[in-house]
Amino acid sequence: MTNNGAQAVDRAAQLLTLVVQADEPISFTELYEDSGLARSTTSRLLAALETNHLLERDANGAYRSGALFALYAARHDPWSQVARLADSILRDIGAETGETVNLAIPSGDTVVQIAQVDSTYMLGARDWMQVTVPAHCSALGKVLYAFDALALPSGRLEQLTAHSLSTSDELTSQVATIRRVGYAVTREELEIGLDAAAAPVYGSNGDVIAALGVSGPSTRMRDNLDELGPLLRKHGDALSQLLRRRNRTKGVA
Amino acid sequence: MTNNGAQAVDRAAQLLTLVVQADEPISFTELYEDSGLARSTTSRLLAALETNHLLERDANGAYRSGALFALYAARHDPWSQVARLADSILRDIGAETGETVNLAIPSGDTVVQIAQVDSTYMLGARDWMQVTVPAHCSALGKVLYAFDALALPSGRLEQLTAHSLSTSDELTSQVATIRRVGYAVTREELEIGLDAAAAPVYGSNGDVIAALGVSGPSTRMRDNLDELGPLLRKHGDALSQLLRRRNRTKGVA
DNA sequence: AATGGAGTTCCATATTATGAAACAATCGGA
DNA sequence: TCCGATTGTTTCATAATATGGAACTCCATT
Repeated sequence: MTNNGAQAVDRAAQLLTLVVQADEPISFTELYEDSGLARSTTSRLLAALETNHLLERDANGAYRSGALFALYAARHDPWSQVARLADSILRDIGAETGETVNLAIPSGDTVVQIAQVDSTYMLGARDWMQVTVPAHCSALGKVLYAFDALALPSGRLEQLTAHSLSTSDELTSQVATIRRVGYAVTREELEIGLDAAAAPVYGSNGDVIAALGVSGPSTRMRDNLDELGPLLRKHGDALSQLLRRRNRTKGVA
Repeated sequence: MTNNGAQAVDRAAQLLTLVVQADEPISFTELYEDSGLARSTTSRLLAALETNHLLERDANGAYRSGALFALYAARHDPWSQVARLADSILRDIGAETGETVNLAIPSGDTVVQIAQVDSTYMLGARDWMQVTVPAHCSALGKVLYAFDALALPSGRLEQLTAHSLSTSDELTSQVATIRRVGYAVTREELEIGLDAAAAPVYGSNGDVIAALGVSGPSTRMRDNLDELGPLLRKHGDALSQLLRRRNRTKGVA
């Protein structure tokens, strides 16, 4: 075993990580069993984490994240933290596709971008960070409708181009396919010459909380949408995995 | 020096706490100097915290809170974390006064309770957690107006009792006093027989983000408002202190 | 009353964390 | 361009600590 002079810190951090990732109270015994450490070592390290406000115990003695985590969370918008966690994944997608990558969340009945990686091409999608668009015209929006993160609209829909969906029946029809294949696409529905694909991102309790998408000129995108969809689904799953609670009863797939 | 078998963990946690409390990038040298540890020890412990996703380094090598904090914050509402951090302070005020204690934040143009400790008396203020009241009728609301957390209303104001403020001029007049003394009071302005006091809570960047208040029957409260105000200001300062960024340039008063 | 489980404390000792010194890289001033 | 100072990293002898098995405490169940 190599010694980098921080074994105790590594072990304590391992226990801490189990608690933060579980995101619900976790017993001493569960931590002892999952960590593989001796009982006395586990007890001592947990006591140190508690003393330093990284963990605390509930009324039943189970452990949960401590005040230092609460302090950090009190000062930071959850969505910007999701964007931060997603950053390397967005960059990977950008590197793989060269196109503009976005992460978006539902807000009321619209879609809001919370992170973007710009295209490496000179002809690329604009900065959508401050732009609100009709959800049914975007791949990101279609995903959020399909996975119940946005309520489906009714009646006639605003058409931004001749290719836009025009009725809620058209949208409802696509929703079933999107749920089945696990991604959505738009072909010049938001703007002539602009195509996009998007896939869902699940939060810690299994609901879809965001959509991960790529957009770019139809001339480059059109023939690749059938590959982009699965790629985005894969990366959406990876981000979902980061956000998912991890403990024994639910497992890490 | 007593040995509880966790000195390395305590030291690592001390460094981690400096970074999380600073809430902006902090250099190796600053951490080394503030911690009192040897350079090599500081370097090794920071590397271990980085490896375990508790810290990360920015492009300039400065340290900031790591992905585990981002994960926690991504999953938790900031306001509920503020309430959690405030919990022991609310309980202290409840113990000292016996009255109902509330923590409230601005939401749009109203006041929303985010935490409450109930009165120990049988005659106590109701559970306000789900109730929206006109801000100008509550001590909490007056504090949020006075410290720019809520925009001052104009024109005539809704009067819930004969004692309620009826014009924005009346409110504006009180605002100057509230700013000067550091707390607000209401005397049967929300409901006949109900008095209250409140003081501001500052967030990490110096703005008022919440108000901390006590309410109860006028028969018990009326003669004590001049003591409750300063008490709430003191506890509001303590909570502000918990939330404030702490680093060298700003100091910890 | 006995037993088993959850969790804590003790302490001999094996192992690790420590910090001074050396080193490397960078920056600013002359 | 050179030099000194500063920032940060790595090495390694050794002092100090973290370890884990055993014993213990407390509690719930039979």
